[in-house]
Amino acid sequence: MSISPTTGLSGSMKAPSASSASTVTALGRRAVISREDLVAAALKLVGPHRSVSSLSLREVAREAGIAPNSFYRHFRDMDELAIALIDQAGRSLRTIIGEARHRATEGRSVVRSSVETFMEQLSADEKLLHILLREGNVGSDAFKLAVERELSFFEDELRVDLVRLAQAHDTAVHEPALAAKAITRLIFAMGATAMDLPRERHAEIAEQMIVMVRMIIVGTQTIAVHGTVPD
Amino acid sequence: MSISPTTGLSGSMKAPSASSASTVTALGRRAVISREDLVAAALKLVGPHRSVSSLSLREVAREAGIAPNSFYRHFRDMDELAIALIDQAGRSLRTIIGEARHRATEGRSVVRSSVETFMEQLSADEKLLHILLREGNVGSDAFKLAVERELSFFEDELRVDLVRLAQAHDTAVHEPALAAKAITRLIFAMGATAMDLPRERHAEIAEQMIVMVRMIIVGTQTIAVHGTVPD
DNA sequence: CATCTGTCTATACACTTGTATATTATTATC
DNA sequence: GATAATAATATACAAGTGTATAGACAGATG
Repeated sequence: MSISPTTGLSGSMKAPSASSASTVTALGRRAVISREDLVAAALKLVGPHRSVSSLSLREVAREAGIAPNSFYRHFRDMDELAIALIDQAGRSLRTIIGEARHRATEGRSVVRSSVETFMEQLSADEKLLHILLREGNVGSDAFKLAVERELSFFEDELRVDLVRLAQAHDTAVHEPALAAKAITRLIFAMGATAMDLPRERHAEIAEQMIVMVRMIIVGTQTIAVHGTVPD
Repeated sequence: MSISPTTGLSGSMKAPSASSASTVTALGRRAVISREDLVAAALKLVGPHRSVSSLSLREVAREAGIAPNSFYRHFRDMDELAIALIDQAGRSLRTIIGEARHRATEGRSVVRSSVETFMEQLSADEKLLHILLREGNVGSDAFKLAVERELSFFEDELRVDLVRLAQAHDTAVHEPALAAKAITRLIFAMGATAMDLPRERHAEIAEQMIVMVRMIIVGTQTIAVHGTVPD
C-alpha cells in the first residue's frame, strides 16, 4: 500500500548511476534501460485522448524498445509506473509554481503571476500536467492517493501564501485552509478543461481563472472582517 | 421519486425514434431488449473502481444477457452508450437540484439546501453521479462534450439564481457567469473526491463546500460593490 | 398458408493483453 | 579463463477484445 514517494521501492537500485556507489559492487549485466526510460516512454504515449490508466504494459515496453517481460525488472505493475509518473509531474509543477511565487514577490500580482505561469506550463509541458490534472479520478486507489497527495502539497503552500498576502494588506483570512483548497481544486478543474481547448483560448481561460481566484480571496477576506454572512 | 433510470422492466418499445404504436407497423421480431436495458446493465457495472470508458462491449452485453452482436442493434459503439448514460445522469441531477432550489425558495438557505441535496444524492444514486463527476476528463471527445454540456446547464441555472439572490439582498454580482462557473466546477471537483471517502465524512465535505461557495458569493458581491480589487 | 423483415444468436477470426517458463547475453569477481 | 549473478529475450498460453458472416427465430403482411 506504500505510495513509494521516490523510486525507493524494495531497495533495488537499477539506475546505471548506481555503480557510483563505492563499496557496493553491482554484479551481473549492466542495465541497458532504466526506470526513467520507461517513464519517458509512457509519457510519450499519453495525450489528450490517452489516459495513463489506459496504457498497457506491452505498449509501454514496445515504446521503450524492450521485451514485455523486461518491464517487470523495473516496476511490478503499470500502477507503479503510473505513480512514478505522478511523482514526476508533481515535482515539476511544484517547481514551476515556486518560481512563479518567487517572481511575484518581486513585483506583480501573486494571483496573476501564478495563474499565468500555470497556464504557460500547461502548454509547454503538456503531458505531465495532463496526468496530474485529469487522472486523479480514475485508476487504482494508489493512483488516486498519489494525485491527492500532490494536490495537498499545493494547498499547504497556497495557504501560507494567502495568510501572508492578507497580512501584507492589513487584513485577515477566513478559514485559510479551505480557501486554499477551493482555489487549488478550481484551478486544477479549469486547467483540465482548458487542455481540450485550442491554444488561442488559453489566455481567455487564464483571465477567467484570475477573476475566480480573486472572488475567493476577496470573499474569504470579507467574511473574516465582517463575520459570517446571510444565507 | 426514484432517480434511477426506471430500468425498463421488460421490453417495451426500443426504437430510439419512439415511434410509439401509431400507424407505423413494426415488422419483424419484437425487440426483447431495449436501449434502456443496456444502459441499465452498464450502470450496474460502473463503480468507484470501474469507469465507463473501461467497460467493454462484450461485458455490457453479458450483463444484459444478450449476444455481443446484438449490442449493435441499439448502439453503434460503447461511446454512444456512454453518451446515453451521461444524458441520463445529467437529467437526473438537474431534476434533483431543481427540487433543491424549489425547496430553498420556501425558506432555508439556497446554498446549504442545494449543497446538501447534492451530497445526499451522491450517496443515494452513486452510480449516475460517478459518471458525471469523474468521467468528464477521460474518454472520447464526444464523451467529454456531453459532460461539458451538462455542466453548462448547471452554470446557466445557477447564474440566474445568483442574480436573483443578490437582488433579494439589495446587492449586485460581479460577472455572474464566471461566479456560476466557479461554483459549478468547484462543487463537481469536490464531489468527485468525496466519492472516495466513507459516508461518515460526507457531512464534513458538505460543510466545506458550503463555506467555499459562500466565499465565492461574498467575493463576487463585494467586488461588484467596491469595484476591482488590489493585486 | 407462405413470405418478408427485423431481432437475436452462433461461430469464427485476427488481434491484444498479462504473465509463466526457459534461455541467452553480458558483466564483475575469483 | 572460469564462475556467478543479473538483465534481457524468446516462446507460449489462456483469456479477453471488436466485429464479420451466416443462420435461426418470431411476428405482421400478402
